[in-house]
Amino acid sequence: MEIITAVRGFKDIIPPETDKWRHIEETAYRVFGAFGFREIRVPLLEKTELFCRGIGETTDIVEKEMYTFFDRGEESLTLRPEATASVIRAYLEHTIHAAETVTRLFTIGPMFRRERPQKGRYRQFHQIDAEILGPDDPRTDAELILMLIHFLDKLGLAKLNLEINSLGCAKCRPAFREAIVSFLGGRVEELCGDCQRRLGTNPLRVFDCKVDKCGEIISRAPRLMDFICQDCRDHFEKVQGCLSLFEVPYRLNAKMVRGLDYYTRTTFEVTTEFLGAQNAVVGGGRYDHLVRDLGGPDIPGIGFAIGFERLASLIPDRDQDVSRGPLLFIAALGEKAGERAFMLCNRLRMKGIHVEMDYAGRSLKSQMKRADRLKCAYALILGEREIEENSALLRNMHESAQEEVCLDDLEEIIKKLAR
RNA sequence: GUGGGUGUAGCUCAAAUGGUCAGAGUGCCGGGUUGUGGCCCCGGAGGCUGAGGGUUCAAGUCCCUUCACUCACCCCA
Repeated sequence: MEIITAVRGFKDIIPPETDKWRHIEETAYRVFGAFGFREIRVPLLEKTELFCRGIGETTDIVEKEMYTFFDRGEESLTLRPEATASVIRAYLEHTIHAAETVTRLFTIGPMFRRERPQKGRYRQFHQIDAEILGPDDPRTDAELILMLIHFLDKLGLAKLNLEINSLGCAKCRPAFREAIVSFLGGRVEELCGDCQRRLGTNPLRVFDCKVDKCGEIISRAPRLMDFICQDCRDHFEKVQGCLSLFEVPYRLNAKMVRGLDYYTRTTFEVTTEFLGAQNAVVGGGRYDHLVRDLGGPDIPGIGFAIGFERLASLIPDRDQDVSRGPLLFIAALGEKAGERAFMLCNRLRMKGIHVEMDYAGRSLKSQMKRADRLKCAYALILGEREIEENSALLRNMHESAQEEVCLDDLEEIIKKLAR
């Protein structure tokens, strides 16, 4: 019979990879906590409408990447393709905004997008998501980015590129968009096929095109910075000023356009050269009217999403040789000793000490080999002779030295070693 | 969704133009004389060569289908 495999694009995270994942998560908890973030856990399944309104009807995500189905033919539900919409839904549903003026939330979990799998791109992937709801002060933007950079730093990832941009606001962006459309409209024929399509859907995306001709054309196009209103300009400058205070290296990227409709003003990305085409590790930005668009008060917000798998792939695998094994291996010889060893082994485990033993009744040599393979610091040899004398041999595996110990004192001795 | 590449033991890989080609290293298990790991030596288990069809006297080796992985496009985390 054939085994059943995981669904295409869905991955198991198995040891020792899970160790790395927990390390990342713990780092996030610690760092985010210090910046005032609290964890929120939201459902993986939401009404489809939430994402249509939140992310934007014309985005690729909504148009063709969502796992959507009808629940018993009644209601259209969707596995979340991103977390922000859900977080805001919960924020509104629990009227958190009424209880406080600044809300900092983060969540870690799986997202689902039905794309063609590729390195760094899976159908179920994970994100670390952080959102600040309430303030629109540029220092908020800066603190969020600072926290992000600090977090990456804590994970030993200093050599990533931070790029920032401002997309303007509802007041100034439409004019810019219009200018771009009319500029490109006059050169439709020169654009590549993709860009001709983008012109209708998301004209700003043309800035991102990798085709040489398009790049050449777009380099002469109107620039957002010339259209941006004074408020947005001030905001953006303050964000940059704050980043400079901390000497955070960043690059202005006027061509950076984000894929979700809701972004306003500050947007940012963290990229790396080590991931091939999927080079974005983090994406984020301000969304000043998303809360309103989802039916709530007009509360501004800003957030980011870290691609967990992409982040993890940048962190070298922790060397298994360096990670330490069990403290103790109990090698038992004979039935009586085996019974005694079983008791001892599990009692010590209940004290929180990692102890291993073998039930197969193998030779001492074989058990010692096992202790060595497992990288145990100590081995306890418990044979017929020792049982008779109420003793055991405690062997230090690193120093290859052993001593006889009294069985009655054993637990105490081991507990001391555990410290 | 589009285009290219790959798919042989747990892992990394070999098998000229189809004909003992089903292998090596590593890992795993055991042994090298009485109850002691690491190095060394010896032995063993483990693959219907991703799956399903087809061509052929004969197929990992050719053809088709399918699945998976992979790279790029699209897009994004």
